[in-house]
Amino acid sequence: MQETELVNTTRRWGTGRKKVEMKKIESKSSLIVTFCKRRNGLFKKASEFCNLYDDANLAIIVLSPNQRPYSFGHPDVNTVVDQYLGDQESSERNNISCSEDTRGKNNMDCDNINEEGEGCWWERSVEDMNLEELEKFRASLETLKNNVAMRVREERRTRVSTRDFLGGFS
Amino acid sequence: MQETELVNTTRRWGTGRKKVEMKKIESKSSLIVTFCKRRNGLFKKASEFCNLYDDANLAIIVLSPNQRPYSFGHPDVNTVVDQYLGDQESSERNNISCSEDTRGKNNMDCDNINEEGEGCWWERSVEDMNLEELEKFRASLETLKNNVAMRVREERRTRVSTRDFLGGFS
DNA sequence: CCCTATCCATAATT
DNA sequence: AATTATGGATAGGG
Repeated sequence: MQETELVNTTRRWGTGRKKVEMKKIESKSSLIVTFCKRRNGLFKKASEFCNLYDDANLAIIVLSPNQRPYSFGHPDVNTVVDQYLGDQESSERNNISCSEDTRGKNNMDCDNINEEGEGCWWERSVEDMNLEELEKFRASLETLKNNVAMRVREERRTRVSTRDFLGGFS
Repeated sequence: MQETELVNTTRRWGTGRKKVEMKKIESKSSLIVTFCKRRNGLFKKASEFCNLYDDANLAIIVLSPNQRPYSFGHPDVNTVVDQYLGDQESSERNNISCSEDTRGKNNMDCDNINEEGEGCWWERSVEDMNLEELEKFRASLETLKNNVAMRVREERRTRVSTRDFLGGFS
């Protein structure tokens, strides 16, 4: 590979760009400013991204530190989200309903895995990953989840429509 | 991890980054490669973004030129989307995504993760799982992703090498 | 084909 | 000027 040992913290005459400091912003005001900058940077990237090809579909949703929502969408946030959610006729949502919010805001019980995952393969593996690997792993999981969801959806279509079937999972 | 090929007889030197020609990509193959790169760049930005503060909420959804879905989410795509939509009754749709049949493989380099296992857990299982198992698996992935995300943030914060983390999570 | 990773050089950004 | 992001070419996996 290439060594990235360009550690020189003593550099301070700099008009130059500072090395990325990936840590939490201390003061709230700094956070706000940084948030705006980074958000703009991100949206700009996204904008360029969408110019790469015609039928690009991209959406970004972000909440500010004060919970104010900002979004970028091409051609439109809702369009992309709907596609992602697989809801083709999103005009009127709220048709079918399992009437059970099982996803929970990231507080899904770990027992799900801890008790059923014999040996806890993931526990062992994750421990040995470095930061970079973790980042990739995290992204991979997102994709994996998408694929599984896809699979589920297809499976569901193929079979007799039994949505009660899923009613109680968690 | 991966061997760095130092062997190179005919080193064809890259022409370097071209001028910022933000036009439609001509060839499909170029588009695909560029898509991949820019997506990684975008997700990386997003990743950094999320480390600015703890309760960051950010989601990105993008479809590849071939309509394959990719997403980045912190803490989770659906969480952010739900907040954005303010739709609390989306449980029926919240986990289902995309319409194309790309069943099966994900992009995870599992060699990094499960070296000792004979056959990759995910490859082995997802194909053979029934709907019920898939749903559980999906839920597990959700949890796992959150855990990894947590781990990543923790790592970033402390800048300490892999420590015994998972033993005491949640 | 579709997708990802890597190398090199350089444009873009701070 | 230091650092990052990315285009082009290329290799490899599926």
